[in-house]
Amino acid sequence: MSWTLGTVNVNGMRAAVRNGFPAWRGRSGCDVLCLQELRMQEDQMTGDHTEPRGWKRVQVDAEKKGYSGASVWSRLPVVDQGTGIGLDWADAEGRVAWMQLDRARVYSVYLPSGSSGEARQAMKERFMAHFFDWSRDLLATGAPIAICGDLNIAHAEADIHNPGANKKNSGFLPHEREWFSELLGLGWTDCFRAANPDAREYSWWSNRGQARALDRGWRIDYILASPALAATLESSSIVGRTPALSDHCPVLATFGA
Amino acid sequence: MSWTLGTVNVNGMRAAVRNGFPAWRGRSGCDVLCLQELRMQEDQMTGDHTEPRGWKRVQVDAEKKGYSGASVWSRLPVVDQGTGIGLDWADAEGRVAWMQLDRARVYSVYLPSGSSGEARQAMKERFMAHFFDWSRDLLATGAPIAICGDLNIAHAEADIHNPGANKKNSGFLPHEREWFSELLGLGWTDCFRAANPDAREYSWWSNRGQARALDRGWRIDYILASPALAATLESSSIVGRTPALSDHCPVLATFGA
DNA sequence: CTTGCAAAG
DNA sequence: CTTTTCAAG
Repeated sequence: MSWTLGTVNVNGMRAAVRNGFPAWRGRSGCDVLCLQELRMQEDQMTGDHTEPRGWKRVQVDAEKKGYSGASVWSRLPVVDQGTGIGLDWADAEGRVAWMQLDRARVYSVYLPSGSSGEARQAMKERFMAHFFDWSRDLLATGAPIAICGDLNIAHAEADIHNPGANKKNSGFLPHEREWFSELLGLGWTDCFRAANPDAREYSWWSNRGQARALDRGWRIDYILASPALAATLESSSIVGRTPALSDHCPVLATFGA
Repeated sequence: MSWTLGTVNVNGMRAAVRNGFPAWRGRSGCDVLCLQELRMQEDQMTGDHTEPRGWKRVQVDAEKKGYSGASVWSRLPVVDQGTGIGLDWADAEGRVAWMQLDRARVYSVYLPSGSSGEARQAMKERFMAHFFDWSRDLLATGAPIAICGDLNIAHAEADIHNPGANKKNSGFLPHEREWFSELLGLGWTDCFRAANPDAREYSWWSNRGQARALDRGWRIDYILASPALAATLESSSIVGRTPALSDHCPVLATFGA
């Protein structure tokens, strides 16, 4: 039996619900869903903001209201679950939640954005350094693992609409792209790219101007699979069709049993 | 030649413009317009937020962005103009602007609301005390004067939809109503009430619930005329028809030459 | 340009 | 319930 894993940065679960998230989720075919940037805390949530009956959820909130937050929803059996990446300030920002399923461990990760200035870019890079070592330790287990989420970096020139104009913008800096290459070098598979070597599809568009209408986007949302999981990859897609749930769109991957 | 004076609390000039303020102004028949709660500063304004060609404007901004502010617009000849009521903290909140026209002096006044708590109610009462003496001095000149604006007090039982339920709410407290009676006792004429002794019309409705649809309003916006001006009062009306420009509606008065 | 928050009404 | 501001993305 194959199963489908999805990830989407909802940029505010309340806004995403207004934009049709519940209906999208129902027809998405996902068995497991990783969400980032919930921008609401668990105690503010009502039915529409949470998992349907029969599903399980693990969620991590930022201490700051209206900011960050991540969760994993699953309709597959859950063996264990938790939150955090072992970096205090990042964990207080609610950036990592995970579930151990019967067939894989699934992480929902929201890597800090550096676009709001030097100070946040420095935090992003501290997170990247920690994440790199942490992900290497995960690979060392040999287990089937997926890291899903908004990594706020477009890896290659094919992952951004205008590589030339963005070489000095956070998210496409040369050293960020090099970090991504080294991450894949550890053994992670970028599922969408592995399944679609020549695709030019994006998962995020700026809200400024007509970026989305003109498809001036970036591919910054990923499903990374460890070797044991990547061996079962069947397909992966980016769901860029309207209606838009947020400034990001969902990324899916289907794995064999 | 008669002339028409209007007053309206716009609760954000930007929102009022979205709600059709420019078109309303054009068909209102006003020669002079007093505005309160502009909630934007002069340097943020573009064409739609300001007077049409051939008009004059005097405006006072709050120091705090997005807060308070008042102005007078006139298409009649302006002899002099100014701002403030001589109360430092209130003047820093941008609550009084005036124009000396050829036929009258016109004040646009935004009296503080006390609805957000005890501290603001105390400020309201300090403003009321100062305003009382200030308005008495104005009357002593014997000149034709109008004080227009949001006084944040409903005077009589006929000026509020539910007198019984509001006796403990700021804006209909017994001592506020008594202050208003004493103000009229100084010699000011409440133009709308003078022209419409039995009317039950309101100039403000809460945004909560269905207050406006159910006409559960308060009459808290006034045109007060000094004896010399009141002697020329021809008519006064409240423009409660949709489309709503804000949570308040305009109040008009027409005077003879 | 958009989300959600906060203060104020 | 609504306006505007603010931080953040």
